[in-house]
Amino acid sequence: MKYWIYKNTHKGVFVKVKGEKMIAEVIIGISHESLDKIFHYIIPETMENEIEIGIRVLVPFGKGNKKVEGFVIGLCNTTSIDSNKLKEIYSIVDQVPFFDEHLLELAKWMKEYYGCRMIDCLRTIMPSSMKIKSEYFIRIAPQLRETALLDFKRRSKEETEILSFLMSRQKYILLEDVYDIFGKESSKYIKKLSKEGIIEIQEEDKIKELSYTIKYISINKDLDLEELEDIVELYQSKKNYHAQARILSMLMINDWIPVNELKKALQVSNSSILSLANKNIVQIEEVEIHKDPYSHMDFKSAKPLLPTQEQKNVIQYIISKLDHSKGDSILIHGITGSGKTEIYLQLIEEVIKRGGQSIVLVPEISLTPQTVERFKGRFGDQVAVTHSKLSLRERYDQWKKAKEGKVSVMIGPRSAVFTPFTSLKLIILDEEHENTYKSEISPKFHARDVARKRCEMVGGVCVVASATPSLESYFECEQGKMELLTLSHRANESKLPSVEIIDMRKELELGNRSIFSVALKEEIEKNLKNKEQTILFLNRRGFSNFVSCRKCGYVLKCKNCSISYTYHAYNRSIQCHYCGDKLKVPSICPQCGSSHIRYFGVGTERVESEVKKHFPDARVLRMDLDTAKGKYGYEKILDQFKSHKADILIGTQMIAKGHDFPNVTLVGILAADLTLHLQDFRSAERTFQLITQVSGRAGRGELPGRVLVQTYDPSHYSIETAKDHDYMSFYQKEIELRKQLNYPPFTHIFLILITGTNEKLVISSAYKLMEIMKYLNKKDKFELFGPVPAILSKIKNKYRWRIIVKCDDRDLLMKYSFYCISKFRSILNTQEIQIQSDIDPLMMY
DNA sequence: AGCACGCCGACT
DNA sequence: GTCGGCGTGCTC
Repeated sequence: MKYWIYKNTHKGVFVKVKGEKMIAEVIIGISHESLDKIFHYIIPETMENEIEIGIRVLVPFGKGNKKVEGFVIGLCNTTSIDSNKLKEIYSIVDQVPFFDEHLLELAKWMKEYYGCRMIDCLRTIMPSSMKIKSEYFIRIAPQLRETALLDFKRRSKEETEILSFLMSRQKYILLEDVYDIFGKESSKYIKKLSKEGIIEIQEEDKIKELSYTIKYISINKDLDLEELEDIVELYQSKKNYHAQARILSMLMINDWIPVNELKKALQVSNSSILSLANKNIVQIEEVEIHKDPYSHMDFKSAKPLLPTQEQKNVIQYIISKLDHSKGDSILIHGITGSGKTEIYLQLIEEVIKRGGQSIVLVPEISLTPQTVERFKGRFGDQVAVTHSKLSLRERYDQWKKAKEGKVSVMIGPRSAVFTPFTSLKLIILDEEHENTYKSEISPKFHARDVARKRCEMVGGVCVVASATPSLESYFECEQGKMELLTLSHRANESKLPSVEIIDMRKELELGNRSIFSVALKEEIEKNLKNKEQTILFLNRRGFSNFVSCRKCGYVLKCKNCSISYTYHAYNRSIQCHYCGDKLKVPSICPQCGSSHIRYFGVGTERVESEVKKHFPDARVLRMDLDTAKGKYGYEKILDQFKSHKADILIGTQMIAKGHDFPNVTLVGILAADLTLHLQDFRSAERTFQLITQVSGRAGRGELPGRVLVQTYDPSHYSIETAKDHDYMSFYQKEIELRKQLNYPPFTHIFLILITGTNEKLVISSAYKLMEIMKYLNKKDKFELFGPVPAILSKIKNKYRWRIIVKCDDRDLLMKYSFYCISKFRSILNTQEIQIQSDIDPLMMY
């Protein structure tokens, strides 16, 4: 791994010496290994007063002095670069800097800590809006319009095609659109034609508008399903209509999709969408977005609650840390319902009193109006909220408010850890065990690490909290690197629910083949009689309702992704949940030709129909990706349930989070052990967390709660300890296992993923890389595993193999692994193989 | 990433 | 002898 040397020039006061030229240290806005360094540019005198750290500039780059985006990360007046090589900055893009020195420091730290490129770190700490992009327009040179096609004999077929296409249009045409029609390969012909002067290219800097509207797309309602399927089939068979076919299949599953999400998900461009719109197959609607997403809501102002003694102690202790923190980290281990939110509120109040600012990080999924309401109710306009459902403009507005010091509290998902506060004193990470705190794209940072680092840099306090802390965090407390505060009582003194474990093997022995055990059925009935509410939780991860042949056992799998298709009962279709591919269930087995094709497994739909069968009078709500789509889809469902418009709520992971339903007294977990079968050393931890969190939904009001856990593995320690709400026993058992098997937190893992479309090449590359790694591991400092196919061994036609490296010295592990990868690259340098890496991964891929 | 330079084989 | 293939190396 390359270590950067940063000059200190941008720190302290920079004095400009008269007559000397000022130089800016610029990071080029292209994410590429070989560009991952500082480039020096002369600052034209006219810009001297405006250029500072965090300013975005346009600079000439490369042989053709192509205009590219860059970011100023420092200023200096000497350079070792040849003065004849130095170029001048073209222009400044925006008036405001996108980051200050503190956030820049954080970005530099992330670069080293996660071993990624500086530009990716900068992009992460900046508001995610506004990407600059040059657009190119082309046309046939007007004076040649008459003659351009004449000497077609010496033109290639492709050139003639492009030219005749351009001839058919008068105006400039967006180059991207040409690529869409003729493919990206056409660029070489276009370049050649432009060199000859036949085609004119015009460049236009396009700074992405901060739009106030979102475009939604949907299928034209006038078309019936059959017509639509014919169209899709036709397009699939045609060469140039693949993108349009994919768009349509996606739209057949979802009603309205924001156009930009569709583009991202399917990697299609505007022109395919436009073409569909022109043919009247789809319609596009623009929806105005409110500037402050919460401005139209009324929040009742709320007064602080009287804390319990336990809460008071925690609050007092953390307050005592506020004034002279050196980046102290505190873990609050509080059982579900122990009133952690009230603690956050009172801490924030204290920070505001001191003129400081706070960041509250929550998992995206629990960023519901209810959560926001509590904060808004207490602090009113002092609170800003960001989340992924806001438009770019809205998010930018929230970012700006924070930057200008107009708010004191920011609530948001992991990206909110980069809120540009200048007197940050407190960062709170709620539900710290959640996986969503780790980013899946480079830099693959964990918000907990970054929050702690940021607090360390500015002398703030970092509070992380959970009812089921991650093993890593609890271990750190034992090591004395974090302080532990425990809340062992529920705030309203309601009792923890009683948890009963049901051995589904016995049910089967007794001849009960239904998905409900006898006990669960009885309890649901009881609840219906008493007019109390029930939640049925289906653990769906690592689990599919697949379709297979009863005769030969063949399982229908997506040909692109090697993932079993998921069965959808409502239209008897099967769908790949990775790429969206959708088929009708075949009537005969593709392998043996028998007609015994059946679907297996349990989905929420199946649970719903079973519930309706057994309890025909019950009002049932189902929450999963299908029913909860739309902007506030799942909030709507939760609201309905909360106001008791239904008796039973069926759902997946989505309902496990901190929702408060006072009238829920029964929680049924239908298949608790499914997470245990994931090939991941964290599966026991996940199972424990899940059961505990879901159980916590029961008995939050005055009525006591009951939880029934159905499992085929009732004696597993994660299930037994979850039954007793006994985190400590679980922790002891689990940490002992981790130690024995040398897993985190006793070691660090570096995961390498080798992917490509050529299976043989992927496999041989993986083995080659392993060979290099073994060779360079002379002192046996590193444990090497693999190569093996990744858990998802094929996604979107790309084969995936993985290698795992373990070592307790994180720094050394990274240096070694990156060195091996670069050695491998120097031997086999091909674009056909992509190598991704992840240090301290949460998922084993 | 994107572009130029440069070294080899298939053609006028 | 030239055109054009894409391997290699560089970008302040």
